[in-house]
Amino acid sequence: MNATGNEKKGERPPKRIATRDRLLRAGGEIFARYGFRGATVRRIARRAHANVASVSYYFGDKKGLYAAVLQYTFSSAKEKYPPDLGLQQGAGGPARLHAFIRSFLLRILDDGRPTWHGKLMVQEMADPTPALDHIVEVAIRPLYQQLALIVRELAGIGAAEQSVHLCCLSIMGQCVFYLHARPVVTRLQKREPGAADVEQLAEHISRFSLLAVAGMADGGAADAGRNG
Amino acid sequence: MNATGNEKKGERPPKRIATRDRLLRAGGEIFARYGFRGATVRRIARRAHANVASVSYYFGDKKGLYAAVLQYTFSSAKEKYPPDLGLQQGAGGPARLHAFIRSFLLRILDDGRPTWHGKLMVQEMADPTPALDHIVEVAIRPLYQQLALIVRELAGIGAAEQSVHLCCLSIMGQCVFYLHARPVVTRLQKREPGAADVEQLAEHISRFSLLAVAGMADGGAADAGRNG
DNA sequence: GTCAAAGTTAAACATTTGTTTTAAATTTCT
DNA sequence: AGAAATTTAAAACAAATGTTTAACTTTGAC
Repeated sequence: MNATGNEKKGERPPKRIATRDRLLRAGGEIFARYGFRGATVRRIARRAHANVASVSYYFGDKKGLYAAVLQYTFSSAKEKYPPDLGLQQGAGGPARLHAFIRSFLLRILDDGRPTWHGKLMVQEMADPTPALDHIVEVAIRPLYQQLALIVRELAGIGAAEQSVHLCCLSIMGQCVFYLHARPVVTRLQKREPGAADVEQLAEHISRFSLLAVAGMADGGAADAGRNG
Repeated sequence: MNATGNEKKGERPPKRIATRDRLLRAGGEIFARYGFRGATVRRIARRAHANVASVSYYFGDKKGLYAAVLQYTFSSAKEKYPPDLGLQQGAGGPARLHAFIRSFLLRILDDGRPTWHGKLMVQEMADPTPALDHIVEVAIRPLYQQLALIVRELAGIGAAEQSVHLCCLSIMGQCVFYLHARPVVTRLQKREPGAADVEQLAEHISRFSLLAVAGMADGGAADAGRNG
């Protein structure tokens, strides 16, 4: 009998669900690094010091494990990265934009703490699984709307929705690029962009984006802002 | 005997290299869509109306076919997308930035003409093969340096190299995002971003980036440009 | 201590995929 | 036309991978 189905209640408080837990953690690590297709159940099992069959035993199949990993990282991320991104609510638009970008970058670039959640999101962007629809709704769209709120404030009341939308994508695009195209960035600047660069990167992207959004608010034409 | 080695010269003008050609074209299509790992030789052979073994016969193995496809698309792209991006050399910075971005987007987003080259580049960014080093040097870095030239002009003479570098990555990141994260973008805006949107997109990204770069030239601080 | 359920393990199975083999078909050249 | 080289096709092979099976061990209650 399978352990995935809970018979009646928690009538049997399992003392050693250690294996299931190790599989979840190993799955998070491997899926985040190689994506759903690139990850193999054997590798995950090995990393978890478990047998291959345990994946099937606890989660039905690879897809089941993946779904469980997603859910697991969702709840972890929600408590680790609170919605307010750890900054006072009363802060101004520029500060909130910077905090958003910095938090976003930390989630996907930081090597230290488990950043599986952010990396899994980016993996789904690049090579979607059937889980993408759900992921967009519960994880990506909320993030996007939070960003849209900030941008809308920065762009002023008269900003067109379409313009706000495109600005949000521009900002997310800049952030995601450093994870997505890391091999290329490394070669272009002949230096591995480490976690130490995140602060500088966040600084640049917020400044870059702030100038752009603010400029649009001023009704920036194609040649606006030039006074050389 | 294999057909990959050219015996002495072009002494035997082959009348029917049709199969080899079809394999190259099918390979470009499939590799561009699924990446090196995701593409299967069987699928490529089927698309080319050829036998599976023909891949091995003409190119040695899958890696050989991939290398040939890269070289093939390089030369195609070079004549199809001239280095000056089809705009008069005397044009100003803003116009050249717009032309660069528009051309870049067309290369990776246009569905019509074969855009394998651009898509292959992005695939290599996301999931590199041993060919990446070569690709960066012959295809990506020249593009990057061309962009850097434009940005340097827009940012003015006093711009720090590091700042120019980060701006270039910001611009490339915005462009690549639409191919890389297309599934997410589609869901966020609930509409498939088609080739028709490229013009609008190019317009947005150039304006966004121009404002940002120009703002930096003015010594834009974190809260520069706001006068609401 | 016994026993059934839960958990674990090694092995087998089925499928996919890259590659090779072998022979047949086709083309090329004399 | 006929021999030699080239090209194509079907099948076999080997390795990787998701999944299942069946035996074995541990756990916890009686």
